[in-house]
Amino acid sequence: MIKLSKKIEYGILALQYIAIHSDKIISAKEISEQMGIPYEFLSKTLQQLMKKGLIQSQQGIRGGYVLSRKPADLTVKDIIIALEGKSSFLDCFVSSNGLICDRSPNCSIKDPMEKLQFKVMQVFGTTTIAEIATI
Amino acid sequence: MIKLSKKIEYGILALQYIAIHSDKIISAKEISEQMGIPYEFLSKTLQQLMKKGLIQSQQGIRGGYVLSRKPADLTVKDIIIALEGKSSFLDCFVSSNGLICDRSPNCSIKDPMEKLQFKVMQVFGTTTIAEIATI
DNA sequence: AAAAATCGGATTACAATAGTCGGATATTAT
DNA sequence: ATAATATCCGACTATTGTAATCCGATTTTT
Repeated sequence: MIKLSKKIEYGILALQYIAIHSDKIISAKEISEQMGIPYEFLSKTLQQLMKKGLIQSQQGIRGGYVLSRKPADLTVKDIIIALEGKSSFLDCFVSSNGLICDRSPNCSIKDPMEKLQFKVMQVFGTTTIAEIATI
Repeated sequence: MIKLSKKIEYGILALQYIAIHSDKIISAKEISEQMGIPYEFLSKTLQQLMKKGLIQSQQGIRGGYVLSRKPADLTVKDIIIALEGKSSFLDCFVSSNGLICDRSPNCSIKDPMEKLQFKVMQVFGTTTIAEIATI
């Protein structure tokens, strides 16, 4: 299906929440409770976003997360790549050499699909958290 | 993952094949063999495309499939909708009233995500089989 | 020292995708 | 007519990926 995973959905919700409350540091627990997201799963997602540098963490009591960049510099594409790597429409665009399925390299839809994917990624790449949060 | 399902991938490959060989009627067996797609699975996919009116079938020996419309009038979006219904990025856009998840109707990302989805669907809706087949 | 938070590996549960099987029906060629 | 070849279609199974959970360790503030 053409669908965003829960992980990405939660990631967007969380970053939006952090962006809106950027005056203070936000704990995973607060986001979990306010947004209705399973705590453990959200924690993992935030840790992943932290590893990829989209947010910064503070451990201990009164700890939590803050954005590393301005919401206007944070795109949906960034979140997708941080949480799922260079995901692609078809398997053939994942590997470095572009050869995964049986049809490669003479696949008749490889090139057009690659163009299609580029266009879609362009849409994701030009939608920012700032827009989503309408700060 | 942001990925097209095998069903859609096979659907695009099959329609492209039929479009290129539009001078004759094409059997599922031929497409299966030429494109390396599991026969039974492809058959189901073609039957589904037939039910949705994208192709027409002819039973019996020397039977097979032909396109119902010109390749230039057949978009990737048409194929996606025929094979997966009104698929959407988030669950909330699937139901008629737009209310599925716990956050609805006060979901903070519903509107921006809907716009995002619209843009992406526009990309799929403007890519035709004719382009993919480069007839 | 206790409390509250992040960190992170391992495991489980579930759902969707992908593929298979068996048989029925239709059409054409011989 | 009948055999061959194709679509048609429901039910089933296998596989994979997603989503969620569990448990313990670590960090930091009070």
